[in-house]
Amino acid sequence: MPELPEVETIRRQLEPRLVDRRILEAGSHESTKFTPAREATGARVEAVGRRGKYLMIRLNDGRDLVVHLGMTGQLRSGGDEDELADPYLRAWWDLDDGTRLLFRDVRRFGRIHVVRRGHHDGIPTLRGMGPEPFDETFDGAQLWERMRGRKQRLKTQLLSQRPVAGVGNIYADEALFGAGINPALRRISVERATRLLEEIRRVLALGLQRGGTTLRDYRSLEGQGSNQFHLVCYGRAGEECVRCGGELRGRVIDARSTTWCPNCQT
DNA sequence: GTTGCGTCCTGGACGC
DNA sequence: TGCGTCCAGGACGCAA
Repeated sequence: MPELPEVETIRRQLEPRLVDRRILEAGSHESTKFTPAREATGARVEAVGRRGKYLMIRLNDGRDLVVHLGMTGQLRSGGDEDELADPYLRAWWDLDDGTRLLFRDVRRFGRIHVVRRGHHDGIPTLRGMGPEPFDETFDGAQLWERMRGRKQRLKTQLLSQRPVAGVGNIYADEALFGAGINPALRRISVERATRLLEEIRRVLALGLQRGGTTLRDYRSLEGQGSNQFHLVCYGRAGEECVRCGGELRGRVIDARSTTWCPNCQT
């Protein structure tokens, strides 16, 4: 489940392979989630960016090729004909250097768009997305401002991408644990929002440093990340809390599995 | 406008 | 061994 560190890892690996390459041909699965991939045919890639969990591939014709990896999406670099027979291949782009970019997605939760730069009306999450967590002008007071008055649980708010971009289920659990905040709460103080932003930055930076978290399907162009070996909260329900020694609890919050420590997170 | 829930989708884990 | 059921979850659409 690619979140900001995983998408950023992939972006960094894609950049040298894609920039200045022209897309000679493209193909896709028949689902409308993927058919926009074909619209990039003929364009040249100017840059490979990222916004939250979305890869933003800037084309030279004023448009962006927007790729969301969903749950199980993987981007690979290849060139062999037999790759096109992969039953889980959802889109591909042939480049002018003879290589091919492949988008594989087993569960088909990923999506591809081609939009005029800055026009995100057709991508609601991108349109309403909060600031990038590592934006130096973004601070705890602003995070609090974006969360105050909301009635949703704090974890649900984080997953919505509206308060801050790029946080998914794994890093939400880890950051809330680090900040000592109960994920089921609906209100937060300025002080705790500041602490939460610090923890979001910390866990995302560590995830990035380790090449992402490889659980089930995620892998970058160059293999698996290692952050899964360092998780202290996510997926550890029933195990011992690293901080207080108590038992971590698991429950479903708004249809998302959630792990937290009832002693440390209040 | 906001909130909460259902849907999409399929491999893997698990129980019988 | 084989079958059926449940679970995982990001984004989006829809109803209230």
